[in-house]
Amino acid sequence: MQVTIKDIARECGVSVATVSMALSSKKTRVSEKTKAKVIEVARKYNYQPNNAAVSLVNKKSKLIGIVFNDLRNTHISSLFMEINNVVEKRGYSLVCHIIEDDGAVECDLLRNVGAGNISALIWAKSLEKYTNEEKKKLNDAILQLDVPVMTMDNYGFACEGTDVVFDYRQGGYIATKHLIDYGHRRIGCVAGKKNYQVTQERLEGYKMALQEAGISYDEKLVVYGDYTMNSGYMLFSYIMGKKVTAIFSMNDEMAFGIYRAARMYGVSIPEEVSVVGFDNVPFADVMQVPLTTIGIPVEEIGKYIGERTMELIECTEKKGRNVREYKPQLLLRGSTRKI
Amino acid sequence: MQVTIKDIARECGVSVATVSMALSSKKTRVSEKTKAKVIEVARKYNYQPNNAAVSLVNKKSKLIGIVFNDLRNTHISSLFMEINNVVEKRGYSLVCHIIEDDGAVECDLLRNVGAGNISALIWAKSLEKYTNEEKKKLNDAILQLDVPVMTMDNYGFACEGTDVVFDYRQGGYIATKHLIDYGHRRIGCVAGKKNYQVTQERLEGYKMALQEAGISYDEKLVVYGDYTMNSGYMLFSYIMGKKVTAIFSMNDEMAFGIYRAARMYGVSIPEEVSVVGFDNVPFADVMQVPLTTIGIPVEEIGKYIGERTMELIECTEKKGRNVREYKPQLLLRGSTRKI
DNA sequence: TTGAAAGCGCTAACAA
DNA sequence: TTGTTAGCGCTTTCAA
Repeated sequence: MQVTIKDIARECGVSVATVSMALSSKKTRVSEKTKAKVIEVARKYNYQPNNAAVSLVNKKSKLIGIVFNDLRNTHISSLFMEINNVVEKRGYSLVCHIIEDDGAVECDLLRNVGAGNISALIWAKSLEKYTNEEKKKLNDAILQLDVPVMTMDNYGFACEGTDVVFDYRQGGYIATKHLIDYGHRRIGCVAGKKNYQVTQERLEGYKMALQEAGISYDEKLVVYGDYTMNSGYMLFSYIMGKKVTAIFSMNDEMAFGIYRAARMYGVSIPEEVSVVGFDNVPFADVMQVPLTTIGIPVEEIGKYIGERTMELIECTEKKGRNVREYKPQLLLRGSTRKI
Repeated sequence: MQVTIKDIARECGVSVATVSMALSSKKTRVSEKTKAKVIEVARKYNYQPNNAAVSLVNKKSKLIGIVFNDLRNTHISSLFMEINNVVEKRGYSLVCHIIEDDGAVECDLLRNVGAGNISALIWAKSLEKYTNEEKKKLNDAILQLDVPVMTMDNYGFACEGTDVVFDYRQGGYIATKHLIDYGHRRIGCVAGKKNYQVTQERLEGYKMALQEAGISYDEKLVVYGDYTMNSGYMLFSYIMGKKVTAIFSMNDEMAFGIYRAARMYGVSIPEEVSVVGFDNVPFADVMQVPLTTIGIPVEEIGKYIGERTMELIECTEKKGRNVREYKPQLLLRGSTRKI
């Protein structure tokens, strides 16, 4: 059985209120002597306040909820580590909720999250194309949580927090433009899940670059995967069948799948086909032919999310909702060539 | 403000006890009619029990602590996902604690974890070579938690739970033996952090295989990194300077760093040097020259940990401490060749 | 400077 | 079948 404030009070011959105050970091009206005694005894018994009791009375816990799709993607796990690093230093812990892609489940999840007595929520899950009704339900569920919410996309939540967005459109544009600059005209696009907002944005960038170069958009050259390596692997033969000379892969993982398939089919990169990825995961630079890709400043983003979350929790004055945008960067490596 | 049991009681014209019972899944002594009414009202207001209150009275929460070093390693994040998948289905959430390598911090962390009101702890952090005093301190801290603890190594904790171990020694042996079978005699070893138990075990396996083949052990051929890609990259030139014809890398990440360095120095794998990794992360199979490596059944392990944790939480009869061991497997791919 | 007491939301023993 | 009540461990008025 854990030692409680009561045990300490008894041993020190004071009341529980005094112990509570002595142990509190707030301005104390307790005499130095009593305080020292209390602290000593507390240490002796290795006293730890019971979090459930503390949060029951304070209506705040040291827990921050975080929701995401898949941690196996290095890109997400790096983000996670960065965020954790910031909040853990301040005594907070992340409570994980992993969610498959399905709007219905999200609200269930949120009931669960809401019951968890968290002080803030980090919604790092990809935004999907919701119907208006789904949107409303989700927003209601979020509002009922009554805590600040950080999102990794523009969810349009009406609560306090920040939409941390990345300019995926610009990323898609830069990637495609780079291929065009290298003389490619038939550029395949291995897209991610169709219903993700981030997929649509990258696609818009792709189209923009094409249009700007006077290349007509051909939807046959766009094929949808699910952002996993395996889907890149599976889609390779289709896209090559379309006689493309270059591929814009919407993330690095799928590009790796493409690499693997290319090896299998004896197609060499970049001689026979150029490939551009997206994310710049650490492995991108390991391959024999390092992957040209679009960089995302994950460390910076993670750090910001962590700090902003803490600010939202600890500052009393309300800050409303704001947006913070990050920009893409082309990382030129070996997987693309001029034709 | 969240709806409480009291609000529902008022609206239904019954007492809070009745509401509590009606909403509980246990055998209920509440009339069907009252129960239906209560459930209806609860749903109407989207009632969620306050976890802090529930765990304060039950002395149990729906939280499971998990401790690890680095999530960026695909190997760890896969494990994490598997565990989460099992426990989330049962209504539990994982609370993350990431810890750098430092015994001193571990106990601090544990105070924090202990305050967190968790129902079980999963200690997925690498075991280090502790002094006896450190060991005792850690064990005491763990015991004070008074919850079942799963570990990913043989920590020798005295509490209820399971040591889930992997036969790293055998893995190191198989990897090295494979290289020896291929005719290699000068086999370099790119090891992980020296103070990790798992490093020492792999090293023992390496030595065993060498000895069995009558090759004398040369400590100059062993060099220590930190299990990151970058350390593999940095150590490559040293190990090649020792005129080895093959390298046993203690994990895939470092092997990838070796790949990268090899490319830089114009050394070809496996023509000029054979490489064996360890872990079998998904990327191992993407490279132009796919990595021969040692497989670990991560999915199986993760699933077991999740299920065993739930069993420990939910079963009332005490089960003591047991050990579960998993075995390595050689995955022969393209990065090794006969000489 | 300290203590008594109320109360956070919930559960469970005991009474009715 | 239902209500009353005590209490989980803590914080915070209010009174001494």
